[in-house]
Amino acid sequence: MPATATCPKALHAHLLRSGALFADPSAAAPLAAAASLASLPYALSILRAHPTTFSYNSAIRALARGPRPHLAISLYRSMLSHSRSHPNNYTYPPLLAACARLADSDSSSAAAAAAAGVALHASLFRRGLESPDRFIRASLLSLYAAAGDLPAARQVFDLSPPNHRDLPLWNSLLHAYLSRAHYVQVLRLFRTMRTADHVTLLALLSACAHLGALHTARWAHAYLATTCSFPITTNLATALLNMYMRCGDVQTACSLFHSTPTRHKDVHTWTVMIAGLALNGFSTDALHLFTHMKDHNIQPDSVTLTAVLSACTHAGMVDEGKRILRRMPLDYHLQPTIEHYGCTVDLLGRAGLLEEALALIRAVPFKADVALWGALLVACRCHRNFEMGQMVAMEILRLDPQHAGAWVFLSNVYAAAGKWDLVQEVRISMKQHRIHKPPGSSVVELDGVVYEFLSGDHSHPQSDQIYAMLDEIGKTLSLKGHKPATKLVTFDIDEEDKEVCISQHSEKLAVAFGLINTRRGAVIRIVKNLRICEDCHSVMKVVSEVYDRVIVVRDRNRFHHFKSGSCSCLDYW
DNA sequence: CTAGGGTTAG
Repeated sequence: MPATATCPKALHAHLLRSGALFADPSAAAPLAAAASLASLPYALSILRAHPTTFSYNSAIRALARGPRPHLAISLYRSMLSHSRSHPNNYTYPPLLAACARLADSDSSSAAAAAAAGVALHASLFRRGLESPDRFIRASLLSLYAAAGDLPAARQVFDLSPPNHRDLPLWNSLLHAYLSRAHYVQVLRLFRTMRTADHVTLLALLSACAHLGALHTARWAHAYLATTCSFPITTNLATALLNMYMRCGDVQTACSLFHSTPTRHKDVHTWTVMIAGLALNGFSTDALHLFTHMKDHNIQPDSVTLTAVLSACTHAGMVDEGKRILRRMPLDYHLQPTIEHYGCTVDLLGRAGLLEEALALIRAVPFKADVALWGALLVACRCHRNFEMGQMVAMEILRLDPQHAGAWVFLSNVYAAAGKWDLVQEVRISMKQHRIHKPPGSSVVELDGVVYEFLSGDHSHPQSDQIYAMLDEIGKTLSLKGHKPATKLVTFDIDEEDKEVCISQHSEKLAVAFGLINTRRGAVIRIVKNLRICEDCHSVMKVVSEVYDRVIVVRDRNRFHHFKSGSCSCLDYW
């Protein structure tokens, strides 16, 4: 066959001239697939002439993988209504995958796609295709995961007979938990598995990266190195680097990166290194690596540029960041997306250039979204500009009435101004909208076991000791002249609840727990779900000096490496 | 008879 798969007309002409289209009914299948990507009416005309299940399936599969997956579902509908050929077990996996792709996107049709997926489940069930086909089961599981229905996804797994649970089905379940941020579940499930391949390991490494659990990460790496017989792909190497970076082990990530041959590094590999260095506060190294990457003729992509901009943000390199944003189209043939503008708003905002950040938002060639305004809101809070902040909060609530951060900000501004009636109104609105803050949590790992603390938590068996330790720390701190940072306006969604005393923030509980249970000199590593607050930040600095400990805190945005009384972020975060 | 599921980063 000539190499015309991408050009349906040429393929069509060839098949007609050679007579193959009439001699061999299956010859229409690749033609229908190619035609469906060029024009759906064209594909339909071919399918009308050659209405086999095989041809429909080929076209559906091509559409499901293409840029407009919903067309696969349209074609399925016309297969049902206009054709005498019936769907079979090969028809459904691409259709379910198309629904999953749509349901996972944040487009307005996500809910409709999920519903279409459930309808497909019903229709394949009616045809008796559910239980005998392992491909359909894996696709179904992934569909329910993408639609956010984890119990249904789990049920697909549980209802499969154990001897039918093949590796892709296990992997689907792992990735289902991963996509819903159930990282501990991923680890638990992995430990019950008998075999693993590189897809399994990708899920495992990603879960470790999210948890920031370094002991577990090292265990996963050792498992990969000793137990796995499959080759380490570029993707796996990238996931491994990302994992070490997100666990704060920059050393290991860097030495692995340097020992990886250049031909095994792609744009993703370089990007995770740049992002990881920025995350850990090594912004200049991140920018050097970016230069290095270009020297190796690797074209940066859109994500690389967000990593580069975030490096500029963490280092406060305002002019460099602005220059990079401006030159993106010229230097890299990349049009800035709303995310790049978001990074730059963050960059300007953190540097205190609020007016310039606002001007940038007004100038973006997109409709400003919640994330963009949200970056400015954080900056307004940071630099105590309540007037602009109030305007920004209103903009956010217009776009998303559920945005807890904006409500809380307003409430604080009104409280600071003594407008208690307005505070009351905000509280009532929040209740009506059923908005609640996510609880602050911190995670520490001890001998490979992950311990989680919530603010004001008393549930840990060592709770008495922990609070006694906090007292001791408090006394030491006041001897050192430290005063708790109790500002009037500090209650914020990004930090922990000020209604719980700041001395009981989860990271303080975690550090006390770490001091009690680890030997002198051991590094204490904490991962928290929100941003670290000012008081905790200064407490960590003093603790690192007084108790002579290295403390590594990963917060929502970045790492803080505390050592001998100072932090790697140089108090800029 | 042909074909198909699970896949890294911010």
